[in-house]
Amino acid sequence: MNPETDKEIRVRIAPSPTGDPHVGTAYIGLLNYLYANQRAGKFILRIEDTDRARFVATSEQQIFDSLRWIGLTWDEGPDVGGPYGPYRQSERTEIYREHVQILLANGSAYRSFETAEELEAMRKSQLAAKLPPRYNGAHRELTAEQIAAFEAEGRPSVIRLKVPAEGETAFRDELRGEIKFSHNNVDDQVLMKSDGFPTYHLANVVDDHLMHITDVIRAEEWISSTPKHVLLYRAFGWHLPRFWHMPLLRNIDKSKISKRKNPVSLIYYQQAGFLPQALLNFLGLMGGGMPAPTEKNDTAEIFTLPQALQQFDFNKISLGGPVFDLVKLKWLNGEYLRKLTPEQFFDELKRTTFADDYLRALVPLIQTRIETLAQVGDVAAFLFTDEIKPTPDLFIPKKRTLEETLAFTAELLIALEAADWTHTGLDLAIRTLGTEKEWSVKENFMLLRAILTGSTQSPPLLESMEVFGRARTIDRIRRFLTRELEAQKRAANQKPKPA
RNA sequence: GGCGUUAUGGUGUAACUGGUUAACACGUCGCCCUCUCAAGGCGAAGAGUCCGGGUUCGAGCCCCGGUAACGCUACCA
Repeated sequence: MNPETDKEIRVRIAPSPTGDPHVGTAYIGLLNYLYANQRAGKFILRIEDTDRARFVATSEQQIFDSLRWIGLTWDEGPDVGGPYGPYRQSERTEIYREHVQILLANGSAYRSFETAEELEAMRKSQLAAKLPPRYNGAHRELTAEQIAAFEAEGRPSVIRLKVPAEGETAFRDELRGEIKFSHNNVDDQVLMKSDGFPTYHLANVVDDHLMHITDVIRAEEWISSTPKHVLLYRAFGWHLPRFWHMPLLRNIDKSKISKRKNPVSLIYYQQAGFLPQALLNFLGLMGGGMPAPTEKNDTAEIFTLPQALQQFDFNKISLGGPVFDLVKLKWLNGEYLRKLTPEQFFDELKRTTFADDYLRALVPLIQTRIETLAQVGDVAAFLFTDEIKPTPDLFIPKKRTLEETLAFTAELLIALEAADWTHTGLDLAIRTLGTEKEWSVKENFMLLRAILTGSTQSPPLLESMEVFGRARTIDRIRRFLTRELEAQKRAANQKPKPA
């Protein structure tokens, strides 16, 4: 009997409530779910809300809802409880404070008193000298007197990991084998911020240990910080979990998937009419793991969660970063839609696109604008369509060029993403930007109206945006921008070079 | 720049411990069906496996050296 290999498998996902629930969270969630449930283990959801600057209050509930929507359920978490709670890091600050004391006491961490400005200056000068930007270790060996002096000054401090000056840290990645990092390349990571909250690195290691996590299954982007985590486990004298780093989902251009280039919000997929089982199925296709179809008309690519549970093989994961291809996802979604009975199809429509709440919200926008009920499509079609393609004569205001318009749209997109999604919030964002960039309210609204509705006439814009929803509105603008930018580039390339 | 990871058609994946003309799906194109458009059926094009060496009777799979892409390089996760 080996106590290490025979103990109960426990895995976790640890999303941060910093914005819309992310498709990458669902992907890693699916893998963790499969891993745990294939081994009669436990799948845990932990909320990593230690970044109070980026914290979004509504985000946590959206994470719960989206993950459940896609069909994943967890055995322990903030909303379902469990034996190793609390499962929200903001409620565990005392635990981190105690643990960081252990590190301080045994010499594997130290207090550091530089201000953010000083660190920024340090980084800049290192960069200028073409050196790798790293903490210079100035406060690694402060005496008790020096520390007292800084404290007397009232200087805030952080606590950093004291990475050994020499040697290297190696660890095993279950999919790649041994990976090593020379300590020259491992920075003295901040473990505890001056606001008293831990960073990911500390909180993650402490929680994983306290929650008896046996396998850390996370995205590839974490590989380079894994040596810091290993050092922490050692400093505490704890056993290492197994590490599995999964390939990163990519945009079409192969960069890490991002909202700039791809819809990543699970709320978007929900509202844009994707079936959760199709999205889940599609994510299961990313990075291998499932038996591949090999004969003509082989339907091995289409599977349910229970089938994935049966067939998914972690040894078959392929490590190249898979492109998240919306075209294939749509095909798959279509397959699922076609398989529904007409009655089920009707139910899906009623639940999403034609949901009562959605229709009710749209009533005030159209009631005064139509004379027969049959005209609803005339004024509200843009709310029931996937793509709007306004022509340049429609979206470019008089006295503006295409270039100006697209540049402004890019700014507008950023402003709207940051805006409070209410009538007044949107109004404020749009008008503020307009003043800043000297775009009249009229130009501003005309552009947005063209992008969103494909017409010069529509129900009131801001209210329409509220009804249509943040995720889909943002996506529509983003797609418009990408499309037009590409068209512009193509046009430029076709122009004969001046002799 | 430094460090790390990865590399099979446009995209997602296959190819048992090295073994025949590198397979399937999406996409693209064509044909059939059909009032149209889809769906469905049939078919085609598209990679010689990042590049260069090596080992071997034989390499997508093994070895060496490059290259490129991506990730990390925060008091973000």
